[in-house]
Amino acid sequence: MKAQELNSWTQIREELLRRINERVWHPGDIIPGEADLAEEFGCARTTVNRALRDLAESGLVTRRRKAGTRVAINPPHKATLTIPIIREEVEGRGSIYSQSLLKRDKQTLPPHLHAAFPVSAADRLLYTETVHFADDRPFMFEERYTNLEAVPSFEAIAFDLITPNEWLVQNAPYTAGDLTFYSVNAGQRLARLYEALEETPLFVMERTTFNGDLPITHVRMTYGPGYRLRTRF
Amino acid sequence: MKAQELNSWTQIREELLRRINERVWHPGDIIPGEADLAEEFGCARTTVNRALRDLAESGLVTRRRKAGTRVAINPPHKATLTIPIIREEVEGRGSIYSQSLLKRDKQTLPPHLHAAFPVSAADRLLYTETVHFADDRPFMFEERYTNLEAVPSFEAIAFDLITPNEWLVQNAPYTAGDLTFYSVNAGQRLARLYEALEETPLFVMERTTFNGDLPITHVRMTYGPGYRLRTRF
DNA sequence: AATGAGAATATGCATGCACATAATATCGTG
DNA sequence: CACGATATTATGTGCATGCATATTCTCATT
Repeated sequence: MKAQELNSWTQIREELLRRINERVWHPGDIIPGEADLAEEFGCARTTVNRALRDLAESGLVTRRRKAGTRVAINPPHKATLTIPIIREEVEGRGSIYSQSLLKRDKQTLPPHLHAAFPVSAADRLLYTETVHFADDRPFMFEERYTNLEAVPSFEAIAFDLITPNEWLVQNAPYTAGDLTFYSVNAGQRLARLYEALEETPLFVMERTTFNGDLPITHVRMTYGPGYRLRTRF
Repeated sequence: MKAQELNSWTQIREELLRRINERVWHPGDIIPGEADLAEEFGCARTTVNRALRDLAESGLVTRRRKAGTRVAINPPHKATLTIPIIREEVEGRGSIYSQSLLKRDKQTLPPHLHAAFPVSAADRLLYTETVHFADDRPFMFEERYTNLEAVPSFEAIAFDLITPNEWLVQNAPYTAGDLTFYSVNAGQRLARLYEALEETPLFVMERTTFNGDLPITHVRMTYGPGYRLRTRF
């Protein structure tokens, strides 16, 4: 039955996937070792390893040295979320992008952000407030705290041609970050901006980025009514 | 300066990352070929390849055969979002999980879902409504349409011991899916469930899964007030 | 029976080599 | 000079091998 040899690692991955999906191997089962599979498929162990590593990355199998490889019991739903640059998101919808800087202040960090954005009170922070438009209609409202200790040259930038976000993406490398999504009511101010009721539910994305232990920027993005974040997996 | 040899692929990745972050190589630049780097680091080309592949996966460099490897210009913010099983999410917070099946009906698909969940009207659909509790407090409200043509045995399951979701995850393999996040007001019914005002903003996650072209299930999960979805990158 | 040292084993990683594949560069021919 | 065949080149992949490392298993010692 397994007469033909499978020698490309993608082919092997597909075959393994088939066996998992068709319950040849049941969830929780331990599957044959790399060496055995390599012999069965007529390929090198390295090749089987590549396939198994790929399956492990997507969470379909769990691997532990010596313990072997098992079919995951509750394969987690993993989705890779690509956070677009706001300009590209708007233009991707076929709209004209524009933006307007509402405020630009040196401020201290409000207390409720201390946990998410650990800068000492003494640090110099630049607060910027930007509205992003799609076809001249407000699309997203951005409130950002940027750590000038980490990015001194940020202070001198005029954000008429480039947005704070784009400047940071291109000039302030980060090594780690944190993304949070939640839901709020518009409230007085955003209701006026979006020409909606104060009770209108809005979608919020908060992002904090770090370079090593150094906090770079914290941004809250509150999207207009009806916004949906979507991804495929 | 580069006296010490780097021989593990993670070390090499870190060194390459450093050069990218510290602008030794600028965005858009072409970087030395695998063979050159291998010689410089005193390791095998395979090892450099592994490091570069990893960087390419995370989007920091783009690679094309013959053309070489370039530092990405706008490194995309990519985050992998792990959607947990609701039971594990609740138990991970140190709470006791429980659930209650409110409704179980054969229904036709409401019109507004036709785009997201392409089953013909004739298909048999099972609608289930479940409340998930954390320490006996409502945590999430789930409305699900399941395609019985795709998963016939789903009809016979009693969901007292296992949730519809867990059963499906374990018994109905999927090959693709779609995730959407947005924001709604609680409305009359959910306000009563969560003992909150009708205007309370709630976080919604919708998921559709497919096996090939065959739609499996569509679920809308409306979380309780204050819920935040969080991920690191 | 409890415990701890060491053997066994499955995966993880590095290497050197060969060949495949895609894209580009070059050069000869008309 | 235009154009297409061909060489060149950088990445992609497969293989055989050896060693590293994490776990588990076994068995002897107490």
